[in-house]
Amino acid sequence: MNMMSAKPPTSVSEVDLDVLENTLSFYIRTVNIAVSRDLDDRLEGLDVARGTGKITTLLLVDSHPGIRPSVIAQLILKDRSAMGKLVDQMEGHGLLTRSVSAEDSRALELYITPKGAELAEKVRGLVTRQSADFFEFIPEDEQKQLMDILRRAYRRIAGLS
Amino acid sequence: MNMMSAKPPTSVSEVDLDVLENTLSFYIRTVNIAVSRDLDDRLEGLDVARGTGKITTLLLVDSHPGIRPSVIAQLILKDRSAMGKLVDQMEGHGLLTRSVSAEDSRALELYITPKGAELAEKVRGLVTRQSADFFEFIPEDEQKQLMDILRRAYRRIAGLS
DNA sequence: AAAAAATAGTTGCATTTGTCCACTATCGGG
DNA sequence: CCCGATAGTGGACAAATGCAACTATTTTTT
Repeated sequence: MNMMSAKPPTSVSEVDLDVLENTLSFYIRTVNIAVSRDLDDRLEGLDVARGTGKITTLLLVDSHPGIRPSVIAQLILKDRSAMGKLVDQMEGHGLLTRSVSAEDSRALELYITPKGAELAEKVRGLVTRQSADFFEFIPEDEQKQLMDILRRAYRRIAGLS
Repeated sequence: MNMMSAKPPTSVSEVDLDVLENTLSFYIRTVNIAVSRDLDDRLEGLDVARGTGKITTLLLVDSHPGIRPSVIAQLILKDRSAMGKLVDQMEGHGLLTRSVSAEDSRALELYITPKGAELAEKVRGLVTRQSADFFEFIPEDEQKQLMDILRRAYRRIAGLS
């Protein structure tokens, strides 16, 4: 296959992507890079930039006081180890506090701090706007389709629904 | 909002995702984690696991002999520096060779080795199968929609089309 | 009631990865 | 011939990820 590729391409527009052209996971992976980068730019200096999980953790602790690290870990697809480091970091930034659960002394309960709550509110706006802006060139209805499908995928992966 | 959260959730199914529930970029980011992990598992020990770009690079060098690092870099959304390291690594594994271009002595031309070609062929199958398997629970037509939309997004991002 | 298994979290480590920045070499246009 | 843009390299460095071992506690078995 692909017998003739006469001259080596010197510009992206001359290139075809081989089998990746029809590989869903390729597009997920590349679009993810772009979307994450753009998001990081907007979170510049906000204590919650870089890596996956900080945002979700912040919002969940804010809206579910007392939630456990292990529950969040499942939702952001991290192991307890990674989650622990995330919590350390965020506690260090004064965004949340941890205390041992009364019912189960193995478990922790996470609570938001005033500073964390403030950031959470700011981040809600930022994140929503970012996603809207980034995918703005896609028609509304297609965005909806896309999200419906990906939501199902996510729920399946995270063991929800 | 979210006035009552009575008891802290102790199980994922009791949690709602706050604004992330309706945030496209959240789903892209999480589904990406799962897809990439699954892919890595299948590439176990294959010289081409981990990180983005190795697969694309391998396939492109194989199907576009003489292609330049900078062209690939654009397609995988990396800077020249990161691309260089990728090429180093793959050359080190004996998957490709680099030589200075005759027309432009600033530029390199990348060529596949027999070992690289063999791996490329194996990877084509693997990657295609992986994507199909992973998204198998999504109906065919929805997969198509999803891919159409993401392809457009990608092409826009990478500066194609 | 004792033992075994499962669960929550911590810690340290090794590996990667991506990024930033400065530097060289070359090409192309005025 | 000079200047700005382009291709690639090399090094330093901050983060992120994943793994495995270890403690403490709860739950299940026998």
